[in-house]
This record gives sequence, structure tokens and C-alpha cells, in this order.
Amino acid sequence: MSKVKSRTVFVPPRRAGSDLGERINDAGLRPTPQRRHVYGVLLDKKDHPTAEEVYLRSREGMPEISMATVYNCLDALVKCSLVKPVRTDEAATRYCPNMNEHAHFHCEECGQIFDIEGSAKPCEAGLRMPRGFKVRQFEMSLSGLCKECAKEK
Amino acid sequence: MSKVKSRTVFVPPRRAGSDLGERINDAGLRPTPQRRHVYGVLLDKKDHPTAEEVYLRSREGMPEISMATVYNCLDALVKCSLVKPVRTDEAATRYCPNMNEHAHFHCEECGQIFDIEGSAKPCEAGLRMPRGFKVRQFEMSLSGLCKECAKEK
DNA sequence: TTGAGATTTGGAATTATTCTAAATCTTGAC
DNA sequence: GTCAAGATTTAGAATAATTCCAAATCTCAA
Repeated sequence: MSKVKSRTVFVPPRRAGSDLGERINDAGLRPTPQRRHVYGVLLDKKDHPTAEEVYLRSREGMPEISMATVYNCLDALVKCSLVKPVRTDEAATRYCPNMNEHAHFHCEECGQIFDIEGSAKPCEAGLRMPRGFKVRQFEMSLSGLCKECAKEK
Repeated sequence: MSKVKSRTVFVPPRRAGSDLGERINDAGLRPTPQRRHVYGVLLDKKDHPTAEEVYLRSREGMPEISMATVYNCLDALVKCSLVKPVRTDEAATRYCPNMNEHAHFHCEECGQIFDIEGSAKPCEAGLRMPRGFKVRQFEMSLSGLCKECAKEK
């Protein structure tokens, strides 16, 4: 296993999945095995799992990982803008690794979340922003019935 | 105290605050003193209190009310579309009695929520809805710094 | 190689919310 | 007015999601 390691700059070892490590590294985080693994789990299946679900999936490839670490890793990934937290009407926060501009559709029937492509600025979306407010985030979310569930009615 | 009471139709007693009662009644809910009181508390000060805050304010005029009842009342008001639940990054759900079309702005600094007037349809807001989805709710939410907090930076 | 600081871990603690079962209230029928 | 069925309220227990804690381990710049 040939590694290149400089004195002052951390270079992640080159092996399968190292690109994840790089993305974490680029974002200013230490690319620990746990963070890499959790990020990999999210990228692997782009649904919108809860922390609990991420924990269960993470344990498959890393049986010793703890729930606390999963929360830590998710927080870290969110802080680095690699992952977005998604809140629905349900209690648990879900996590989305799709960082393209999109909205979330929550199906009231089956509970699934779907990414809806597209974006707009608040004013384009008909909002009358009062002067002086500094908008950092603008999110749109929808709920109703997904294609499958709508069909069944 | 003159009351009119028919055999088959409930007529709420006419006294101060009965309009609240009517709105609750119209929405198909029994206008109990607790529901009326909780709704009154929300209308009284149109910020976006948590259940906890609603509880504290409710106790001022109705010291025996319980937390469970506050949750029950809020759920009932939400079901009747008299009140909207608002979720932010924080854990606790907040409640908004403004049922006009509007979005919510959450100030990251002071935590306050502001109503932003305006509305749009998903397609007008740049979203490309896939065929077959049945949209029941479309919400927009913003975060950043409110006027006051932005000034301080 | 090493020490400072970051990270992980299991378990305890906290917070928000829901559930439960008993007491009370409300309403429509008589 | 009286009554029973069902709705609502209540206190407290239970649950669920998340955060906190302190000890062990890891990471990496010097």
C-alpha cells in the first residue's frame, strides 16, 4: 500500500472511497473513518434517512459505531454544507446529501421524501421582503400525495 | 343573562370573547373554555410561541390549565385550520394564528420568527413538479438576520 | 515521538411530545 | 330537568429524539 504523506498537509490515503475523504477534508473537517463512512452511507442511497436509519445502515460496515458518533458526524457534515437537514411534520430530522438547489416533497401517505428540482429567489416567489432583513437561506417545501399514493385513490 | 338555545343546534353563550368561540365552533370543534382561552392567547400576541410559552401565558388567565390540555387544544386548533404549526431548526414546534398566505423568517441571531407576506404556486416559484404528484401544501421559509440583528453587525 | 486538542464511545440526562386512565364536562334524547 | 354517551381535561407516566458527559482513543504538527 503506497501512501504519500507530507509533513504539513494531510493527504488522505488513496483507497476506495477516498474522494469522500477529500470532500470532507476540503470542507475543513478531519476526515475520520466514521465521518467518511457516514457520508458514504448517505451518498450510497439518496433517500432521506433519519439519524436512526443512518445509524442502522452505518453499523453494517462499521459495527462498533455509536449513535452519538452518528449524530456528531451528521452535525459535522451539516456544518460543512455537505449534507442538509430536512424537517417534516414528523419528529425526527432527516438528512439529504443532495446539495443542488431543490425543494422537498413529503408524502402524507407513505412518508417518503422526494427531491423536487428548481429554485427561485424570495421576491421571484412572490414574497415581499421587508427592508433590512439579511436572507441566508430560502427553502421551499411541499406535502401531499406522491405519484404512487395519488394513484391509489 | 338572555340566551337563545334551540333543541338541535348548539348556540354558544354570548359574552366577551364569544367571537373566538364562534370561530372554533364554525370549524367544527366544541368551544370549550380551554380551547377558547388558548386560541385567545395566540391571537392576543401574534408572535410564534412554543407550546411551553402558550402554556405559561395560558396559566395567567386560567391557572389550572395543564400542559396536556395545551397540547390538545393546539392540536385541535391546527386540525381546524385556525392555527398553523411552524417548525424551525430548533426542537420545539411553534404556533402561528395568522392564516393569511405568508412565509416565515427565522432570525438565526435572536430566534424570533417574522411573517413575510406573499405567496406563489410551486411552478411560479421555479419548481419543476413531476407529473402525478398531488400538492396539498406549499410552504416557503427563510432564515438569516432580522432587521435589528443585521443592524448590529 | 509526543503532547495538545479533536473525536469517539456508552450511558445518563434532557427536552418535546404523546399516552393513559380517572375525573369532569357537554350535549342531545327523553 | 335528568341522564347516559361520548368528548375533554388533568396529572403523571412513558416515549422518542437529541444532547450532554467524562473517559478512552485517535490524529497530527512540531
